[in-house]
Amino acid sequence: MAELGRFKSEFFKALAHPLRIAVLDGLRQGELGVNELCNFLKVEQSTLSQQLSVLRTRNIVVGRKEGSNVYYSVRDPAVFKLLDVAKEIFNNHLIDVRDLLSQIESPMAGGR
Amino acid sequence: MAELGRFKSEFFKALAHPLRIAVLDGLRQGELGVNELCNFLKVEQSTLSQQLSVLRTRNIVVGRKEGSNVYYSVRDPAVFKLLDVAKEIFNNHLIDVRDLLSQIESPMAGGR
DNA sequence: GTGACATATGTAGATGTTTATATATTTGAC
DNA sequence: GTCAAATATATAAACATCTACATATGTCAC
Repeated sequence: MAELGRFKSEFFKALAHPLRIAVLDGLRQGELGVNELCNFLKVEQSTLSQQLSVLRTRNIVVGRKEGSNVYYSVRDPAVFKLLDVAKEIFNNHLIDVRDLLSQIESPMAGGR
Repeated sequence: MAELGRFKSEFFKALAHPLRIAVLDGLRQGELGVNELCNFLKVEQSTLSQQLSVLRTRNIVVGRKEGSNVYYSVRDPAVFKLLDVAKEIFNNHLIDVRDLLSQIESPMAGGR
């Protein structure tokens, strides 16, 4: 099933950018306007729009136009699961580092 | 916590390659030697080694040297969760496409 | 030591991504 | 229609990644 592998890699590529992740994290609460996102994330409008375009192209995010404003939301909430698991992995790594440090201080004292 | 965002994006970048995903999928069953991976994935040895190096550098995978062989394994099983969620999202998209198709065939018949 | 094997690294051209800046498009107010 | 605001797109330079191929390193058997 190479199709799935390519899909996954495309998908992860879409997430592989700090600003895009920040956008998705911002959209956890639901829909947000471009302006709100722009102020919240403190980035140039065109910078944000470029990254929104990436997320839109990959079908991760969808924009709803209302007047001259556009409100974005995440298409599939499973995306948040992905971010949560990434955070979990990050935390696991922190624990590794902590364990390593405590082993240096008092060897053989607190194994996992 | 911008640190976390950068970590996540680095992490997703590490996953954003079909071969690297194939490697990780291969390692679901546990440890595998480079040679086994090489035959299984049908890629050049150096190509595989390059991508293993990426996964190693980002601490996603770890190599255990035994004689002249090296056996790789995934450092944190949560990585597999990540791949599973990606698959889930892929499947959700397939359903979207199916719905779209059925709506074209018989409009207003099977809304979500 | 030599030779063969397993794995890793270096290099370079092609390709893709990021970033800032400029410009275009769309919409609403007038 | 003009003007301003909101959003999107184009462009180009800097930078990173990918790929194939060549070469290096490490280990074992002899």
